[in-house]
Amino acid sequence: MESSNLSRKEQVIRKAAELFREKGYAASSMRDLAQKLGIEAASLYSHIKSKEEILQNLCFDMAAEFRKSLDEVEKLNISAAEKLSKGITGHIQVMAKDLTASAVFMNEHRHLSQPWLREFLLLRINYINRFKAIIEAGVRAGEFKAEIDRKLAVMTLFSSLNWMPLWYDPSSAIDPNELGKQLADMLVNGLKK
Amino acid sequence: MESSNLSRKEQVIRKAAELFREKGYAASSMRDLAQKLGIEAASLYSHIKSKEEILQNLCFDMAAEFRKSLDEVEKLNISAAEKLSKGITGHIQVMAKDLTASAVFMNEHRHLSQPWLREFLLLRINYINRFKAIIEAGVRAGEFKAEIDRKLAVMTLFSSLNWMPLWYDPSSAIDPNELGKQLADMLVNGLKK
DNA sequence: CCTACCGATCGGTAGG
DNA sequence: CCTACCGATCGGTAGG
Repeated sequence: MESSNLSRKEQVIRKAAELFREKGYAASSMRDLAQKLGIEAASLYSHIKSKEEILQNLCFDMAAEFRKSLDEVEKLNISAAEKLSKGITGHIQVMAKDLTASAVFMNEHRHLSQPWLREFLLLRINYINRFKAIIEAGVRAGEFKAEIDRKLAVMTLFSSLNWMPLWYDPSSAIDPNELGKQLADMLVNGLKK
Repeated sequence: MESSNLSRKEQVIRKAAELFREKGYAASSMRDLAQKLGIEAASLYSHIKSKEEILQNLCFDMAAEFRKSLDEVEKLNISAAEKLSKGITGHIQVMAKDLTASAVFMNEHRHLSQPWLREFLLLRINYINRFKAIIEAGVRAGEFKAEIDRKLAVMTLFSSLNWMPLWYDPSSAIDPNELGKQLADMLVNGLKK
């Protein structure tokens, strides 16, 4: 219901994401965060309930974006190889929109407490399984090699995707869209007959 | 100079590795570690100088193992594709020897303080550049596609390798050697003409 | 958004 | 390897 571009709560969360990315969640103190915002630590609690609430926001917002992206891809009536490729570029684009939050999503989710952690891991395994289903469909359709290890293939795919925020330089020559295509090409052609 | 299989210091480091893997370095307390060993926190300091010394041992010991593995591969007189493949299986084998330490190496090295952190990152960039050189030699020799993005290729490779300790189940049907071969095959064939 | 403050926990030391 | 303990810092609350 806030009409400004970025509510104060959102500003707090964005600054927290930067901090968590740099130092890790556990090593980041609320005093560090307050200092980045130019306020006192106690004042943070006018905007957020707890340190962990910030992490919850970051992790579940990213998860929702990834899910939406894959929803769109699954609707398409295209081959498995194309679906996999679109799934990959979609994932990369979601990450590119917020590399900081993506890095936190990937590296810090384990600091969620229950039941959030359980919920998060369920979302993630579900997402991975949807990619696995695409690969399996590709094998059945004869697009991918029959002898590939599905688990290995999908985990290799995810590893490549999820590490991207740690090394990709958004100011580099290659833009996220092109990066996604190249990555997809590299991985998909490694699977194709 | 300790003749037992595992010195007390090594026992402490191994238990610490398990703890750091589970909770992360920053969230692991020396009291947690002491409890795992059945002693008081203060007693840990008879064996180690500080919490960070444990992390230093874990990170630099792993780095030395990776370097040794790649040294051996570089000596071989084989094609770039074969070298890359051997480099990959070597890396996987080093990790498989201690998946716990590997996970800590990958996820917690950033908690090293200076000058250790700088030193660690130099070792790592050096290792990555040696793989990059293999890929570049492969491109020059016409074994790999000329249009591949070397940085993307090498970072994708590393991502896949480094995430393995997070999902690989050593009790599964596929053994580390076979895993390394399949991973190498998947990645190398994605690069080959 | 601030001042003032709390109880808990941290890594580590002294001295045995 | 233990008891006893230190100063620093933690996430968070009360009350304005």
